[in-house]
Amino acid sequence: MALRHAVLAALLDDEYSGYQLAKAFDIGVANFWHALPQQLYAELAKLEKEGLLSGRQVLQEGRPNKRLFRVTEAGRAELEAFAETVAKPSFIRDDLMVKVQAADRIGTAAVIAQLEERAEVSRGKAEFLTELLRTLRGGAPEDEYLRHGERIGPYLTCLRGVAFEQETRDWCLRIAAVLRARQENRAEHA
Amino acid sequence: MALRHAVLAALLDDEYSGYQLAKAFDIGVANFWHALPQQLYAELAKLEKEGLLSGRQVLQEGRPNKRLFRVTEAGRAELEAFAETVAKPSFIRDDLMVKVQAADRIGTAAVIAQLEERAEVSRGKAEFLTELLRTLRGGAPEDEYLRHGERIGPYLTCLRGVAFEQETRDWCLRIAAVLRARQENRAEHA
DNA sequence: TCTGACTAGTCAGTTTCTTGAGTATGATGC
DNA sequence: GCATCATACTCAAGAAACTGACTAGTCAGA
Repeated sequence: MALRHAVLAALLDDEYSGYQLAKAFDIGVANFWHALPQQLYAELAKLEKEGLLSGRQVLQEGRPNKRLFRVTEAGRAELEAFAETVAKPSFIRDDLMVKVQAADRIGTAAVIAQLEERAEVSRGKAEFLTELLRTLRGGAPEDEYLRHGERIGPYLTCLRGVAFEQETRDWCLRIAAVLRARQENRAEHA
Repeated sequence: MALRHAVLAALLDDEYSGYQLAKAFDIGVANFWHALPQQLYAELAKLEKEGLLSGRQVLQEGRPNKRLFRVTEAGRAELEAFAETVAKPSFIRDDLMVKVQAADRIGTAAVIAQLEERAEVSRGKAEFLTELLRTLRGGAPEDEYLRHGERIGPYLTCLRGVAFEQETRDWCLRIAAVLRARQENRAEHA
């Protein structure tokens, strides 16, 4: 019972089809939730059945028809109630960190390569999100937007996303450098 | 097939019982993986059956007996192979971020309170992990330890943990302040 | 002496997530 | 003219994770 709230929160801004929602989950929502399209379609159906979302068919030409969903008043109330409950602590699951934990008990060459790849990916994401922030605040200076903007929720989560990606990048590069230096050091003494 | 590698990586340093492993998963390992004790017991049994871990019974007085597990050579090889595979991107799931995403469409008072609680929790974790880092490097200066320490894997993941918690704290406090200011602003104009 | 916390687990049931494939159409690129 | 990508979804099977309860002994404190 948790994806449901992420979906509701994502749909607060606009009507979306399942397909569009899946895109959103790859962009802004990815900063705090991860889900595959199949899950989203299933969740949308369930939420509609429970009356928290309402869907409407949109006929299209030149491409398949779609169903757009919007949050109902009951859905908004559900979110409201959710906001009052105690939040579970966030959790990370990261393969790469598992590999780093094992580093110096296993070969590090592959891990170094992956750290550097990940750093590059994070740099890209941070850049993209920074641009997204610019778009969201539409020219206004940030503090002005945060004080008076009408809809700042997505902006705030996006801020966190940027910080997270930048920090990921810094860490990856630093750890890669440390492991590389140790590798060279061992080579010299061998 | 993912928790298995986190368990193997955690057991590289020492023998642990299921119970002790569960503790470790609440401390250092929590920086990159989350699992409940029941999962860990089940995973340990499976890994032993597959020969990646070997367990031995330890009889105790004054408390229940326990089984200690250590990584076998096959287990180390499994980790080695895992390190060569491409890592999935990490993902976060955070209730609190869902609530922030919804902020300004729902009441913010409860969200502000939770942000401030979370900031406090993160401060505590960061402090604890910083202390853990000090212990791990045992008096040596950090760069010295990173160059020549025998076992730096856990230290490196812990570094990430500290950075993550500190950033979580900063973000929570900043967002709480932003939401609070908007609340007061609305009150004035009402 | 009773309560609760700590050690050390086990079991069953359910939900959630992932994997992988399949459907159908139109547009775009080589 | 053929392949691939984008839109828009669906279905089923299996793996993984979560919830909640339960056993059982020890120790500390009220």
